[in-house]
Amino acid sequence: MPAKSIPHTRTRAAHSSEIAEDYVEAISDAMENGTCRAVDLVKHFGVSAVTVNRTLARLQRDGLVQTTAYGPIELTAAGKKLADFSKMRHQVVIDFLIAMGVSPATALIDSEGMEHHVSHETLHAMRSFLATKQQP
Amino acid sequence: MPAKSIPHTRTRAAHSSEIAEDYVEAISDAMENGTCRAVDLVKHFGVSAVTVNRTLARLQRDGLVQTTAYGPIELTAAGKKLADFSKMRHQVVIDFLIAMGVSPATALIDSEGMEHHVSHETLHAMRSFLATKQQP
DNA sequence: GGCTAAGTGTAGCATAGGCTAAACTCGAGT
DNA sequence: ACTCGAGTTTAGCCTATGCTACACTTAGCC
Repeated sequence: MPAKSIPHTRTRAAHSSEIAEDYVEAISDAMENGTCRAVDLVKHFGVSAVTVNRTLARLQRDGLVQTTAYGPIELTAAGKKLADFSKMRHQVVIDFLIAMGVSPATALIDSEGMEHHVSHETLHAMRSFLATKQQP
Repeated sequence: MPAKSIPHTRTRAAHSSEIAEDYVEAISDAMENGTCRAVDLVKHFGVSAVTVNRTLARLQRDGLVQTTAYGPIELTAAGKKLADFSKMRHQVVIDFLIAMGVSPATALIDSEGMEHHVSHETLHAMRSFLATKQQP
């Protein structure tokens, strides 16, 4: 593969999957207390039901969720896997920011935007930092 | 002001200004060696000239840049201010990631996506970390 | 069993951000 | 001075993500 060194190329590519990651994360969370319905996502993201509906159609097209008309929202195996990874990464970023001295409220907000851009390498660095902080 | 606690609201709002920040940053960089032309941005971002042209029209509408037909691209005072802040914040994020042990190449890529979501509070925490690292 | 409200889906519109094709402008070289 | 190519702009198309207005199910309550 060519060594694409044009800035922002990877960042732009990541954008298209940000919403997917946010959604499967939210769906996974909602499923922990029963089933996930569209209205849960409407409340969670603060967008209209139409937007949620259409986004779910895209996620279904992309093989991440499985929905039936007027039925609950399920994650596919791929969706579950993505949700688990996203939730783990999100939690690491939150914990890391808090360990850095950032207030929990700010850590929550910043982590939502940052998490999608944290590579495996940076994630590893954050974990190492947390490990040394917790066991000095 | 109401305590908007709906997740992702701030993250979504930040999205609309990400490209603006990236552009003024790139324009500011390009201006350091002469004038900035559209072709510079085409090369920098790896997008088509049409996309650059239309994005510049939006930035002009929003009062960040000043362009004339077939002429060079200038930053307004507001654009310069935003560029200076964005460049500073971007550099802090890069330096911070490298100080964390992340490779420079990865730090560059991750910082491009992360920088837009780094609040003042988190920026301050990163600077404090850098200060203690450099002067133990 | 039928009504009503909450939830879900559809139609149609807007903006941002991507593209190709084609037209236009500017400047450099003859 | 003219041409020609690089750079810029316009026209027109696409997808993603937002919206309101309206139609349709579903479920719960008489």
